[in-house]
Amino acid sequence: MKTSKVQKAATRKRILDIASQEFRKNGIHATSVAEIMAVAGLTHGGFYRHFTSKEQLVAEACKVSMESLVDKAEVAIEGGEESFIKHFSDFLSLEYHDDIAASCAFVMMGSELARADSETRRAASIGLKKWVDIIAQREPGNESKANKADILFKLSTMVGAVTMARIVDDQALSSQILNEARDRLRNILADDSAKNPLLDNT
Amino acid sequence: MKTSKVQKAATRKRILDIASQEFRKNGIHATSVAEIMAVAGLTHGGFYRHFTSKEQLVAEACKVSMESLVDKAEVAIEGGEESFIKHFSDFLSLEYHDDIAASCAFVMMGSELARADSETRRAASIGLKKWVDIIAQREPGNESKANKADILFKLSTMVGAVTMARIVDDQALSSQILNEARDRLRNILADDSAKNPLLDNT
DNA sequence: TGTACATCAGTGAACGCGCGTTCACTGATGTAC
DNA sequence: TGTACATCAGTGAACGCGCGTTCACTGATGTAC
Repeated sequence: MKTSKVQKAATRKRILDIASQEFRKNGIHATSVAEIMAVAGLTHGGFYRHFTSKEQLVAEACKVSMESLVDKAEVAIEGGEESFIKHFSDFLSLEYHDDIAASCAFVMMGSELARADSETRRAASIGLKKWVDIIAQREPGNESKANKADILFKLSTMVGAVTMARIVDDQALSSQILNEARDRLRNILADDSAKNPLLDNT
Repeated sequence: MKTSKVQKAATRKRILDIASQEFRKNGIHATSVAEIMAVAGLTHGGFYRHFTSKEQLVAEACKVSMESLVDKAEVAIEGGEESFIKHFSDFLSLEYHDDIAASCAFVMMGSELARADSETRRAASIGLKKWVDIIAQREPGNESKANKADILFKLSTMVGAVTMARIVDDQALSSQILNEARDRLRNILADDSAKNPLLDNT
């Protein structure tokens, strides 16, 4: 039962998209090839017509996750000031957690990515750089080193806060972690806001 | 070949200490019971004389990791101002990475802890609260909510920065992430320093 | 204090299971004439 | 355009392997007399 080339490409993309979601949802180690194929409506044997190993799938799925993360930021930025602030504010909320923070590979697979093979970590590095660049491009012309460094700091804080909030088994503490991060990225760094309005209140 | 009660307690502690290290080093899923027992110089069969399941070991090892994290902070604080600053500065360095950041369960097992069972997450929550409290107690009398919230924010940033720095496959970017976090926790928040000198330069 | 017996920490083989991967097979698709 | 053959996407059984866990066994320890 051979399928057409178009079909094959579509199947490959489907496997990749599902893998990207499942790895983030349940973790890399805890997600099996068979599980991904089953969600894709296929049997596990066909997997190796598309990928040489699970390792390769992890690396490519990491790329997909990064692209989706950057795309969401880009869409939020294109939506204007309010949309941008809402996006990053939602990232740091329990309410929209599953929609936005769950799309972040750094949060959802953080400690597993640090131990992943070089291709996967390379994809993560490139993704992070793009994430920073997209946000820096928000103010055309201000792609200075200082501005990018500022964004890098803020993303570190966001990833850390959501990571900790997700670990903690105490909703009050979770909320406090997220609220502190959100408020401080808005207010304490307010003196930067003229040149760098990320997460700023204006 | 039964051993004495004292010996049994010592063996249990040894398994627990090794598990705490191995889980942080290689991840929870990637570390097997047999591996831990082998490092402890034992065969895997005896494991169940001490623990009812791997899950229970994970929870107890998480407690141990948290205690060691808090203890290290406490020792650093007892060493005075300079020692305290050095401790948290080293946490955010590549150089002393294996010594200090590797001891942090939030960094080393972050995404796995978020999916762990309730006992494990409970241990992590209690650990985080203790971590905050110990640092707050640095200035006797200033255990205000605001001060604790401030510390919570800084710890989130530190955990996020080290998590990201470890993922990234580009040493320049890793250094930049850590340096930004270190400098900003020192300088940008300097106006807080009178009431909260964590990571401050004075 | 000395003897007899029960306990149980640790061993190492074995259990069922799910993993990543391979493979013979199928039949629709693509290609050559 | 029609026919004959090669290709290969997807199937599902099977592979070896390591996992968490169980178990019969051992012999030193703890306990009862």
